[in-house]
Amino acid sequence: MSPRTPQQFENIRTEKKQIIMDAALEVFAQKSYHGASISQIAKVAGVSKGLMYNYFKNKEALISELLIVQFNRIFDSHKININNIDDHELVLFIEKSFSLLDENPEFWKLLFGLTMQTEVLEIIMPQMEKVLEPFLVGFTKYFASKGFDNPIAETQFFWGIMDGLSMDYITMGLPKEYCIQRIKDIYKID
Amino acid sequence: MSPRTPQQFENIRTEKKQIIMDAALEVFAQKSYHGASISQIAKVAGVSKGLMYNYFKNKEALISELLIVQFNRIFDSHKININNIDDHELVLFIEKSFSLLDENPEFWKLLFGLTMQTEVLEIIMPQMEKVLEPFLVGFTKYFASKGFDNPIAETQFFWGIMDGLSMDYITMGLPKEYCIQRIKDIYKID
Amino acid sequence: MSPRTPQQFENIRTEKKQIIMDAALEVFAQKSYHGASISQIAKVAGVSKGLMYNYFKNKEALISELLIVQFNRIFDSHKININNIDDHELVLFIEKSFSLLDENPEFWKLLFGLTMQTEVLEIIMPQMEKVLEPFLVGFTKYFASKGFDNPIAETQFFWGIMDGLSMDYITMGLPKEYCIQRIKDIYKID
Amino acid sequence: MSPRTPQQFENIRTEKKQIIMDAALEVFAQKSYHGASISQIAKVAGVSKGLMYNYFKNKEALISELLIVQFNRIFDSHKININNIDDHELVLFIEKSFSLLDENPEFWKLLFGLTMQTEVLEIIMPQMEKVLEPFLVGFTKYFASKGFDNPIAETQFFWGIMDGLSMDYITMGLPKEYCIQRIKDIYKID
DNA sequence: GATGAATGAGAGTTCATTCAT
DNA sequence: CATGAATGAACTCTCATTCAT
Repeated sequence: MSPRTPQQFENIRTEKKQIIMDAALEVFAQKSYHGASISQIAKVAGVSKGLMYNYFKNKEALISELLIVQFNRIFDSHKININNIDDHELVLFIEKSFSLLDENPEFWKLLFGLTMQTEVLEIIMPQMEKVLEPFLVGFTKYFASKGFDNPIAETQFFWGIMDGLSMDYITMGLPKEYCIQRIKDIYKID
Repeated sequence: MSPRTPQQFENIRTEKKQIIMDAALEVFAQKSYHGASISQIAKVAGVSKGLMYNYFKNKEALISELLIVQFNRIFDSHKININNIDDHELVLFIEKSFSLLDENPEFWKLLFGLTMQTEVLEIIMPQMEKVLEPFLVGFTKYFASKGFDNPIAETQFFWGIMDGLSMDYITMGLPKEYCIQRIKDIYKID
Repeated sequence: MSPRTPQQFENIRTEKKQIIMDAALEVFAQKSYHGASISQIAKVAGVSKGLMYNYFKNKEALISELLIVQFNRIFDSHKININNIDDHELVLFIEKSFSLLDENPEFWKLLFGLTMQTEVLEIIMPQMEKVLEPFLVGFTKYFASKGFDNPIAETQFFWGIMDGLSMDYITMGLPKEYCIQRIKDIYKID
Repeated sequence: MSPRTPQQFENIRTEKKQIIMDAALEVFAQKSYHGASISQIAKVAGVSKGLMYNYFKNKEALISELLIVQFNRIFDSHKININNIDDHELVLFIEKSFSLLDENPEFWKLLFGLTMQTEVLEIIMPQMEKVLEPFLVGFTKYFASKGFDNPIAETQFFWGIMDGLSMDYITMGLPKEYCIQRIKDIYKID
């Protein structure tokens, strides 16, 4: 009978928002941005279409917030010392990357799917770049220390390899251990 | 003014169809499958909406036929001797792969974009697999001959690398020559 | 902390209701009936959406009650002796009319805006007519006493003039003194 | 069997557009801008909702085009010599004004209803002002020639009177002849 | 072969209203 | 008395598809 406290409302919002974002990730990953509808997401989340707009201003804000939250969560979980990468840290990074694919394949499917859609991607580009930048700088330093003549190009090359392996791992299931070993070979680690 | 022969009609059909497919590729690549509309494609092709359905049963048939035609054209253009790949042929394959990206970036953007959308992709999956199969077999033979313990896994690894470099090359412009050299290094070619 | 008496509750109700109605008037005047939303009004009033329905059965009841209250308030403030209008009282009426426009332009904007929307207007028509009737009767008597052959028609004519001047005064700012003087001219007063 | 000519398409468009605009005028007049829905208008016009957007970019464009067309049509039909108004022409203007109300009450209902809604009105304000300007200038000259000390104010006063009488004429049916005569009295014509 | 008017389903979005607390 | 989460209907608008010509 007594009215809910602000704290109670806050809790409801937090939980419900999470439920909606989980549903959105699932549906967006399956159908990509334009192919997914708010109705479908609402149905998966078990809420009414109208409620979606109580939590997110519009479809764009939904995917945007979703991507940013996931993106931060994932790159925060890389515990490597970005400013001082050595062989050991590189291996950790690679292993962690693969295990992140296992943990959250939906997100990666979505992200790789969006990579080709400039229009949608540019919504979160600034945020993404901010998060990625330190990694790229760290890797460049690492490759320089390994004696690469063109450490920037090598970073791009390494990143490209990781992208491709990640993508194919999700869609077709590459042999994870084999791939990790091969990368170690390439960089003469162990 | 003179009545057209059946052959002439056939030619007109073939040419118009090509015009429409070119327009479709352009628009699909830009906006992805669900984001592109038949109207837009018709406008780019310079034909009426109605005519689109004279040549293609529906939107799905349009993208399907488009992808298959392009896919065949592209893999046909790999002139390597698939059944007997050697170091030299591998290098040719890699170089040709990059030059195909330059020739037809639209198509690759579209294809990579669709890779994550099961729903759309499975339309052309069977056809794609039929075309890819011989390549995978050929590479497996090659890697076996190079002494790899697990040539199937190595083929997947190689394919993954190529996918990633291709994707990043299109979207962000990797240094092509550097990447090619690095692959040669990896396989100790030259 | 001490329990509130029924009288205190009643006072709270009355005050809150007034706050809501003030907010409603503001928003309705700006956006018209259909263009205004309960949420907006609640926000302006500084109360929750839910509370709105504690005080008013629904949106229609809100505007209806609002209009009636304002309407009564305004016509009550005409202190003229309705049953015995003379030249002096007419001038007072006209001057008071203009000053009411200045005091509460929001209300008049709303009222004139609704005048053309039968659907909304008929909600308060009966009440309005009850309030207006005595004025019309009074003016008719006055115009009859002034020697007009068709005092009813003259009342309508006078009323129409006042409507038009009021409307244009609110929307475009006519020169008030000039208009008042011109009406005095027309009726040969002073 | 032969395809329609561009002329035939043109004719279809012109006729259908007129049907839709007639329906729109009817519904907008009854319910005002925000209260009227595209669905309702489509139903009255006897077309599908979708077709509405083949003819008008959106709701705003519909009312805008509608108002401008009607506005021009109406003010074009005033055949008075705007640059040289005399007593006779003034009477013609007044009589014509009333007969226009009879001919097209829907439009006037809509226009007066919108007068209070800045937001909607400003869509067509520039166009309206362009049409009205010459009339206001003409009347000002006329009142100056009649010896009014403040002919601009008199024009505003006259316009206000006409607005009010028009509005009340539409909504409540003033006695037309009586009103016309009274205006003649005011300006000492005949 | 070719056109574009026309449809209808469904997209994104808003909002009056209800209700558990 | 008071809150805001939740709903569902209705809104504006889009688009694949059909069809008369």
